[in-house]
Amino acid sequence: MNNKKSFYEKCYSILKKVPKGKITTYKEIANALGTKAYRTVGNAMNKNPYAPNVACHRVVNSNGNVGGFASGNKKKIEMLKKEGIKIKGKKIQNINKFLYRFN
DNA sequence: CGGTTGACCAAGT
DNA sequence: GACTTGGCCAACC
Repeated sequence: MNNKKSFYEKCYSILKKVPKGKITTYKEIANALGTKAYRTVGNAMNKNPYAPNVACHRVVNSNGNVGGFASGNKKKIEMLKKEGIKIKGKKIQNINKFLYRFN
């Protein structure tokens, strides 16, 4: 096993901890890793080599915006709605309620 | 090693 | 509420 994970891979590991029906933000992930590289987290999601394995659509912006999605941000919204997330246009409703926090 | 690239964030206008 | 600016940081070339 290779324990030397890139920052990207750490992001995927964190993301895997998020249960279905919950979401997280790029900032929260970066914070969980003890860094401020919010942008680098987004970069990791954009590459997302573990596409079906990692639910990259459960990551949103801190301000409640859905953010982006490699295959079309509309798809992302639809998937989130299916998981029970309330979305208005491109904005998450009650984000505080769905936001999952890492301990 | 220096410059570019972002699915970001916060504050200002 | 929409747009701009500056700051942040790892990966990539």
